[in-house]
Amino acid sequence: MKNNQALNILEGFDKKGFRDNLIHWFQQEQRMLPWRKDQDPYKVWVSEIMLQQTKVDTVIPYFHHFINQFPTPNDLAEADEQQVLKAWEGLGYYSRARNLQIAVKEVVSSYNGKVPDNEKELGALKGVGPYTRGAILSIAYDIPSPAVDGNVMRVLSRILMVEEDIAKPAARKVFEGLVRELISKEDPSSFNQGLMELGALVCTPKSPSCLLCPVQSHCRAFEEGKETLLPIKSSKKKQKRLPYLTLLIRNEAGQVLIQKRPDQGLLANLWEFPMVPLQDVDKENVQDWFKEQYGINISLGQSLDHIKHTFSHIIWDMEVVEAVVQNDEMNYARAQFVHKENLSQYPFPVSHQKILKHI
DNA sequence: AAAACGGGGAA
DNA sequence: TTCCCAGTTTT
Repeated sequence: MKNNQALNILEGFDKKGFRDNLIHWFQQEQRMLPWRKDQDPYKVWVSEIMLQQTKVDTVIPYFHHFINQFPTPNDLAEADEQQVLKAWEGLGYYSRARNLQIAVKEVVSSYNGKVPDNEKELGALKGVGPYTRGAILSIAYDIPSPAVDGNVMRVLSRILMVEEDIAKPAARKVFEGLVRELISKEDPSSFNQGLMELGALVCTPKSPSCLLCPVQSHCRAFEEGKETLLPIKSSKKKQKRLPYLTLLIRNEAGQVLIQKRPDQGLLANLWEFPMVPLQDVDKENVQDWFKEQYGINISLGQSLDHIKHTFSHIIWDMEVVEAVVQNDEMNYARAQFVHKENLSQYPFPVSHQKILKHI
């Protein structure tokens, strides 16, 4: 069964010339990154998960620390989930960390600790989708397999003048078909990484450096001066923000009240300071609402406005208020009082880490 | 097919 | 302050 759409797009395209230029450029110009020091499939895996939706510069320190703390699949499989989340603290998209540990446990129990080297087993692991599967197969095992991320879609949409809307889920399949036809069988690792590296260093979203591009002579968009018009991408709607009152509650012993978030959804299993949804609760009724929910009486104190304006791009608009406990017969299982010296053991989202600094 | 899922950095 | 970025899971 042939891929007719890919063959149609690639008609008249110098595949070998493009491939050779790209691979040669990558081998000359690639950045030396911590996960490029060897081909350890586990390290490739960890790096690819961290790099999802996350910039290289952000990932580097996390990668060092994570591999240092969990050097092998066995170490990660045996770790406490809270410990793994703590190592992921600040990186965002925390289900990546939880799914990675679930998948690594599967690798240890079903595959004797060896990361699978085939599409079927690899793709069945939690958190390993089509992109990560292809990245691991090609980079760790030198197996020709498409690894289509946003960089690849941008680069190929320009080179080949593909006008698919890359915001649509269906677009990825088109680019995978193209990569299957283009990919080097001799060095699929350098081909896939070269495509992504080109997108990161040269063929950037806003103002691509076409004059420095190693495959400029193969680029249909450059030829027509349309490189900045591609890729086509429909805009998504922005998430709405909700107002919350965040409570910094202390008891007589000077301990602070924190709670573990639910094990599903936003920031699952991370910790936070109790928050009152001001959309549902009037500010005058905060004490009553809190008594209802938590079983303890509090009295509100100073409002910490200097913390409030340090947040800018989080899901909720937070206003922080200090409070003290008047009696503590708590009936809220996920919350507990903790000495401030021990707060650093718990994984917090970045927004709440900022509050932590002011305690 | 579309929405949920964080946070950093550019505009 | 808002907008952009872009893999996998869930709905």
